[in-house]
Amino acid sequence: MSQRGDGVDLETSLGYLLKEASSALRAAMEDVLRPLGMSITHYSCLELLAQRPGLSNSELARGAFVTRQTMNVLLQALERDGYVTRPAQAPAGKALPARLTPRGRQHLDVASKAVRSVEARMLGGLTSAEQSDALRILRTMTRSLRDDD
Amino acid sequence: MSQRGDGVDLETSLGYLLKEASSALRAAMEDVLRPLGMSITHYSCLELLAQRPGLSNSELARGAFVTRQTMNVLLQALERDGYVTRPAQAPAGKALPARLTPRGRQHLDVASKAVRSVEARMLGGLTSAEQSDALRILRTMTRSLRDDD
DNA sequence: CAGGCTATGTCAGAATACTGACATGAGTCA
DNA sequence: TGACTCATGTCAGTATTCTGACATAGCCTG
Repeated sequence: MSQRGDGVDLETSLGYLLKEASSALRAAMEDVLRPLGMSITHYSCLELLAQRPGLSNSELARGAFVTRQTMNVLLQALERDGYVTRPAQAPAGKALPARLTPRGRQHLDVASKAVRSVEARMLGGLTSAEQSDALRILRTMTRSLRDDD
Repeated sequence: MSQRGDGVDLETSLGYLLKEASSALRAAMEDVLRPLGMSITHYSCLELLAQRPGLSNSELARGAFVTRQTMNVLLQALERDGYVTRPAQAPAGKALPARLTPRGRQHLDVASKAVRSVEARMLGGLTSAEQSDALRILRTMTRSLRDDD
């Protein structure tokens, strides 16, 4: 409808394109996870636990980019539904190491396959050189944003 | 704490790195916008209107990657606070073209400068070749994710 | 012209994530 | 040892966004 770009063109702003790509990825993941009854944070938590068993609530929160309060309510739900177990008492400090149950692992396997297909689709149009460029560039951008805060 | 990577390494997953970069960008933008009393969606809406005056609620929603319901409540708040105006009646169809008021424009100018400094920081570590690579790669990824839905 | 299709604005309720706050355990340092 | 700092788990309340639903306007096709 309206077409005028006034000064800055959104299509040349790296920040905007980053947000757009991330939004497209989120939508695509939600589309494949919804039939499985899982949200993205849901899946992220299980995937993190599969790759790094024994992570604490706070560590999971950092890995999934949410607050530890948010991860806590999620963990309680996952625990209640039998996907995750945590010891009643902390082996050291206050951190409770969480682990997948067999049921959680099984649930994750289905979701993981669906998510990998999304990632494959995202990589589909890229050469392998572009893929490694993308990895390097994204890491650099993240570091630049975090370093001087 | 836990260090074991089991099978897949998160640091080599493009999807994870994309989410990480986008999360870092969001945090950095929130940090500079918070002192101005603005949220990211807030800012996105004003910036879109500055660059494309007359966008409708639905168009703004698509541009800011939220639902039109979410954008609607935001627009109503912006209208109430005198940053944006919309005609009482639609000139055609049901779409109400929104425009910045002088006050909205002024508020945006301060925020825009702050956000540009964040984007500059993000680009800081990249060569100009990497920057154009990043633009191309992000566009390709977004298109791949959207094409086959 | 009538019917179907799509897009839009808007309201209401539900889901999700966040901020604030408190208590506890571990490490540090005088 | 005692005070301080930091990280963690957790509860409560708030804020933000989403899903569902409805009515209306324009387009198009038979």
